[in-house]
Amino acid sequence: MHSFTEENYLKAIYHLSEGNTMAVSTNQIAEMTSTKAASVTDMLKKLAEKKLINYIKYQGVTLTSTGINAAVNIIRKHRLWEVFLVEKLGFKWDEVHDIAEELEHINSETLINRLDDFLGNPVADPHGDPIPDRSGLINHKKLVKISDMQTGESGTVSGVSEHSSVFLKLLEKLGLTLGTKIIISELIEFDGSIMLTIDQKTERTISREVAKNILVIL
Amino acid sequence: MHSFTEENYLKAIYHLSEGNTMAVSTNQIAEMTSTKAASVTDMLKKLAEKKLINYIKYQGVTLTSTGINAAVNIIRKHRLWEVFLVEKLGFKWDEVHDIAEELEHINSETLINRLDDFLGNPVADPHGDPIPDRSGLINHKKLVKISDMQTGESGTVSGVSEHSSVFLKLLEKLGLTLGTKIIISELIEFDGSIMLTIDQKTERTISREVAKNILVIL
DNA sequence: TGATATTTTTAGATTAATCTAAATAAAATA
DNA sequence: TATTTTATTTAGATTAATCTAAAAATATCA
Repeated sequence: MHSFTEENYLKAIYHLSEGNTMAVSTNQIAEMTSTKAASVTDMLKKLAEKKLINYIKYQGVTLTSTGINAAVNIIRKHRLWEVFLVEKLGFKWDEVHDIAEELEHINSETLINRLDDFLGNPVADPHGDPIPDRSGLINHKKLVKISDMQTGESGTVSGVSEHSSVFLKLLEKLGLTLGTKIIISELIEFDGSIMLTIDQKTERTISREVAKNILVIL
Repeated sequence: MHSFTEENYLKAIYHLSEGNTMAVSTNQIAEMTSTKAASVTDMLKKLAEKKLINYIKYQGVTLTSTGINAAVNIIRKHRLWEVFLVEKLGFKWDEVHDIAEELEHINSETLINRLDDFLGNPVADPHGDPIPDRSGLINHKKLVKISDMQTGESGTVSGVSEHSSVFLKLLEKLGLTLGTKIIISELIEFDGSIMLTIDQKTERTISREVAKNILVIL
């Protein structure tokens, strides 16, 4: 396995190359890992030696497929632990990052797969970011807030960004629990509230405030 | 906080001094931590510097009260994670040690206290070893197997050393679930089976095989 | 008690990850 | 394009944790 530190570099490179196809620069990595450029250069040589990155002096780096695999695996662990912390231990979604940052380095495939099952194989973490499955596949659609959807769009409720019991009880009462399918039927201009069809049966209107806190997979 | 490595030394010293009141020797620590005596000496100087141990050259070490605190805290974390792995993720009790060895170094008091609550504040880990509470207090009675008890002794069922669902279902059927109070009424010499009173009501006989796998606090 | 064996410590090296300062390459600009 | 600025790499040190080999202290026992 790779060291703690190596894993953090791989993760940093992965996140920096998300979106843009360009190679990632030494300075970008230094900033993300809170180290100095010289330290990054050293580590890049080491990671290249291990064939985890493609590195050409002065030209920046990309991850090899082995490197991508390793990075995705760390991200999978991070996000599953976040779900655990929020869903099972009652943390707020904004309190879990630092702890997950430590837990993500625990090394046991069995552990993480069992955790995955225990949590019901969630598809997204509490921030709405997708969780890679055990083979490393990522459902690239990030969750969106209902308040960001357009008339006619449909999706499945897959997360919340507000975790108070008051809010969760309200969702239950409204029938908007995890897994529920919804279709936006109308956006009401007057107060920003949203009319939607729940499970192809019930029609309901929810406030913009509520809609902002429900996350949906399209 | 203390480093990973420092924590492992503290834990080793704690375990080595359990039972005997004597100071612990350099060689004992070297064996327990799978390092060489010379490395241990270096680390002992460092721990003494930090006032975690009392160290006199050539005389061995004892933990200071700060050191005991730190060690007990690590043990608390280790054992709570073991309970989690067995009770929630379905690991066998003999599969959890190595993973708990990693998890015990995760640093968050909130995390561990919430985990404690989530698990129902267990008093012992799956091996029957007591779990220190959040103030560091240890119920020093290690759990004993029913098969090791004597006639007339009483106790409370607090753990099992066999985690198959077949066995757990049997316990439920027998009324020997966690928290049940038992009194040994007779040891049957012929086949080693044991007659006991359950919750001061039912009288029942269980086989030696079953008795070996039920852990009790006296 | 004195010689021998064992344990512990010291001295000096090594490895991983980091740093600062100086050198070099690449990019920007005048 | 030549010069300046910025980014990256190299060189050389530092810190934590480890090691081996040698020296010193303690323990054993004849």
